[in-house]
Amino acid sequence: DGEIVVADSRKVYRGLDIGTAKPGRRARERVPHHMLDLVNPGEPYDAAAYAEDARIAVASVQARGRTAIVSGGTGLYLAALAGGLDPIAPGVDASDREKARGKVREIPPERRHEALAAVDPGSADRLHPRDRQRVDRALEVWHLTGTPLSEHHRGGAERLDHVAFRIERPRSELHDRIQRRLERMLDAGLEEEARGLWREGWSPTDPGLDTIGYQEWWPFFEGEIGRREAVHRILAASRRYAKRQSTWFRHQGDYRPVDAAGAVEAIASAWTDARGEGG
RNA sequence: GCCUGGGUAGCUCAGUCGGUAGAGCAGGGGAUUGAAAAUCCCCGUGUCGGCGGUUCGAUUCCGUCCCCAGGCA
Repeated sequence: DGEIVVADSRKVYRGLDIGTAKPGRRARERVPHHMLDLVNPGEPYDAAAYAEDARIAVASVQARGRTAIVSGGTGLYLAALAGGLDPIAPGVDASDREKARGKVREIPPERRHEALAAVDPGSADRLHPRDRQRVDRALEVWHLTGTPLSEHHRGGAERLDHVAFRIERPRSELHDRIQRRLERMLDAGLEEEARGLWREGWSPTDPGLDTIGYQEWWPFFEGEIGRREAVHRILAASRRYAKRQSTWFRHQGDYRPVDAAGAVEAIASAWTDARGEGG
């Protein structure tokens, strides 16, 4: 008997329901789901916050004598929960972080990689100069702590005891399912849900809205592209995302592959075996 | 029927003053430690619409045919 702890960076946002395939009331009544609807769009949420909140959720499930079933597609969040993130400046508040980011912004974007090389050659070496998000984060950590990010990465975070699986299916089958899933979302009113968020003034630059199935509608609502094109973009973005997920789960962490056909049985028996050997 | 554009990668198109061609998107592979549904990296041979002609050589020039869009009838 178990409860589900969702590991999905989009389902934590309130108001994004159809496009994130968030479980509905009925599913939640059948089995309790955790880590849904935690923040408003526009509120930043990240892997560290997730790890902290999700560990509390897991502990509460286990305190009830039940099994915590973690399910979801955000690889980094799963990694953060399972293996932990190396602690960086524990206890920094949002304003400290914002201050550090401000310092990073003072550096012209094209010079940030070389700026990083000067203070944290390890990270600079590892990161591609155009990978601005990671370059900026490494600089942010430097400004925040005075210690290179590469030195924070010691791999010493506490691990959560678990067994992990990844469900595999042929890419062509995946593409068919993505297509059908999008059709169902459109029938369920995805466009109207997105339009509502658009009317409320949210934009894809807000933390919760750089999301596939939402961000693509903005250019349509603003008359720049047709509806067909918007739908096509959602489809293409979904397929690319699925590909990135495959890559992640194939290479990051130690997920046991299970074929989609009969996945439930395979996971159940593997789980029993793993418990038997004390894993 | 006539005139004008077009027919080149799965799609949208560029280009070769004649020496068998390249971008974006799509697609594939990879990276991934507090924005991760994000952010990045790598991968381009395709009867250049068909058939003839000119030429050492044609996707490029010429002829003809087929198809698409628009205009005139």
